[in-house]
Amino acid sequence: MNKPKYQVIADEIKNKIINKELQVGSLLPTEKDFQTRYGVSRYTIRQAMELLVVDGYIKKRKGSGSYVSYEFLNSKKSNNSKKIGVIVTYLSDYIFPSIIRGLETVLRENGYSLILASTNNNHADERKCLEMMLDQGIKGLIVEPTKSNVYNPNLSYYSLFKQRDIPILMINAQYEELNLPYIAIDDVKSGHLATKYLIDKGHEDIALITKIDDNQGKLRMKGYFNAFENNNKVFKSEYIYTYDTESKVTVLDQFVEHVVSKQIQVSAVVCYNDQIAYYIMKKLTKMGVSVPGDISIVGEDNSVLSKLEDIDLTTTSHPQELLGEKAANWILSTIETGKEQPSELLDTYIIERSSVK
Amino acid sequence: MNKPKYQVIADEIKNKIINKELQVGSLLPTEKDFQTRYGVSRYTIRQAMELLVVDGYIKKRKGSGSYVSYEFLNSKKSNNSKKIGVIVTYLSDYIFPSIIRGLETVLRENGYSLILASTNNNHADERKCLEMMLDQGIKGLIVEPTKSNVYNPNLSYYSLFKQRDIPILMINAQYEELNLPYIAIDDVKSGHLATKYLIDKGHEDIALITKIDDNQGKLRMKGYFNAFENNNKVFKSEYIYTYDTESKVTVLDQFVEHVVSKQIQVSAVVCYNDQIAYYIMKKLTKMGVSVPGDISIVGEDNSVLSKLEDIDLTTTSHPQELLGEKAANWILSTIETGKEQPSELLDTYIIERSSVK
DNA sequence: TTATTTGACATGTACGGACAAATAAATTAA
DNA sequence: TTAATTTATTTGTCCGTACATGTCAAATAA
Repeated sequence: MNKPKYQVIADEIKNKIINKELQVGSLLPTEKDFQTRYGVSRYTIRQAMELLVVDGYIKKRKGSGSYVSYEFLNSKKSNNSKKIGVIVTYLSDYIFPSIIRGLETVLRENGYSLILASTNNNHADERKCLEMMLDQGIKGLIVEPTKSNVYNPNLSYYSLFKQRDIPILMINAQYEELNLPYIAIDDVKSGHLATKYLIDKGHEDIALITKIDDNQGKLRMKGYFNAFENNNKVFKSEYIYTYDTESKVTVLDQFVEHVVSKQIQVSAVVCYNDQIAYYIMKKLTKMGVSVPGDISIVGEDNSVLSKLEDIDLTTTSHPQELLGEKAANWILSTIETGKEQPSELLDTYIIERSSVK
Repeated sequence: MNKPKYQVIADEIKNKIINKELQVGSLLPTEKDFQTRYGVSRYTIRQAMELLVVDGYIKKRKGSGSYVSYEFLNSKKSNNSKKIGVIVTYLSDYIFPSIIRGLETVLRENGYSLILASTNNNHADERKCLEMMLDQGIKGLIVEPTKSNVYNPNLSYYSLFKQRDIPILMINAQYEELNLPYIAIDDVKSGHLATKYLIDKGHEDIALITKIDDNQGKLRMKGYFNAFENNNKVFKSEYIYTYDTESKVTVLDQFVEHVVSKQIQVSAVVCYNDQIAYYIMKKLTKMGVSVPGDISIVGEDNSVLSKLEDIDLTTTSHPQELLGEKAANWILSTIETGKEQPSELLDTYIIERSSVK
């Protein structure tokens, strides 16, 4: 008995909308209808409907009638929430600035704002980022996966977004457990091209350094395998060095040590990305191993690092800014059409520079 | 005459709140008072006040009265709006990734989210960014000024934030027209150190390339002047090259041309920042002028560019990540205490590398 | 002095009526 | 048939009134 009439009426109408008794877009009964139906004054009916209007369940058109809103799904009333969340692993100097630039440009042009957060590639921070994005009432989420190749304890958070019909797009990599759409470089092709390039140049003993806690590393390794297979050659498993976020430096130093001490006899190495290639090249030259004289190096990603004159690294292309733009456009059209756009693999090609003999 | 009465009344009350004629927390006149004051029915007054309630300007307490809301600043009610806006000029690979990394780390640790936007150093985009930030109901704003040394048509937007008690912090530079707090490198000292270093090394004919549409460029030029003055030397005005965003490449190429053709006879040049130094150095060496053999170059900012081995640029320090962290902490404590924290100039020192003879 | 009651006053709920303005359908004029 | 006009319907604005309910402080009782 404590609830006022208009509240009771509003709840009743709201339930009918939720239970699809009143279809989205359809015309509601008129105020007059409701008056007689509920036996109350027009004022009370208007109060009830006003509640539904501010909650976004219905829309009223003067002279026409009241309609069930197309957007009653987005329960959040945050009117101004043209917000897109962006979660990346590191805010590094590597390829992040270009990707973000592409994202920001497109989003701003379309009146959306960009909420940025980073996970430092650990799951605890990733969880905080996801919670924060939920609180913010974002309309879409773009994620660079954190440790995409190990079990992710935050998968339930991702399904929360799905429940709320907030589109999620993965960039660079994807979580295999979840079937989420993605836009990424064709990593298998990238690894393949890098390896094939070396094989074509006559190299046979080709090492691989790859990251094992993310999906990209696995795919690029697959490309490495494919290249050998397609050329009817076999690779040696002792030439493959895998690292994760924690063991990175140790593994890289180990590789350099093995090369210098001739514990392994390789004429070339495919590096997971330019950053690794850069690190390896610096270390090796410092220890008297010449590149590409003694050993050839291929990177991947065509980052700023590879373009430096004293590095001049042969690498695979990575259209970073374009990837950002494509990701932003994907999210916007998915929001607009309500239909999930298809995933996309961006093509890549080899960029010849002078780190290979 | 098209505006309904309740709208007019609501606007009038709203303005009084914004202009502090009605103080936060204070009791509003009663509905009856407003009735007689505006000569309308109670219903109309209630409609007007309802608008202010949903916009968060006032709160009503049954049996007590209506009060100016303590949170009329965050316009929207439910929003867990712990948001800080960050506006930068470019999302480049230069020093911004580090600054943003510092910002993001501190903000995330304190449960705030970061809304990122860039102005591309033009006023039209800056205006869009500011409008967007206002819409988002941010709690604080960190801005890298756009063209800080020319008249800014968006100054009124900045005062809007002040009106709403949203703290603004400038980083890197400041608008001289507005007396806004800032955290920046001591640019005068930076320019001074760079120039003094060359003077101490025996150089006399020292050119300066500086940016003239931002405040930093002006201050660094001042440091250049001071260095000459303190050493009782005079500089030649024809050795000073100034550029703005639009004329940048032209001016730089002109300088290189002048050096190569010996139109100016300088033994050293102070560059506005490492990016300029990098560009100049590349061009000069490509045209057969050796660095530091024929000409010495000093940059400023200690960016990634200066650290490259084949560049190895003598420059001034710039603690980018620290600056980001300090800026984030400034905003947080200003929000918390309600008192504007003091501005801060970060110290800088010279970093000796091998671009000076 | 302390606890309780009471009443003035505030906002909340609810009714009825009236006219304005926008819309859509029906009608009329071209 | 098409275009313009009228008409009925629907929501928007505004009024007056009445009573309900919560708040707060002054008056009262313990």
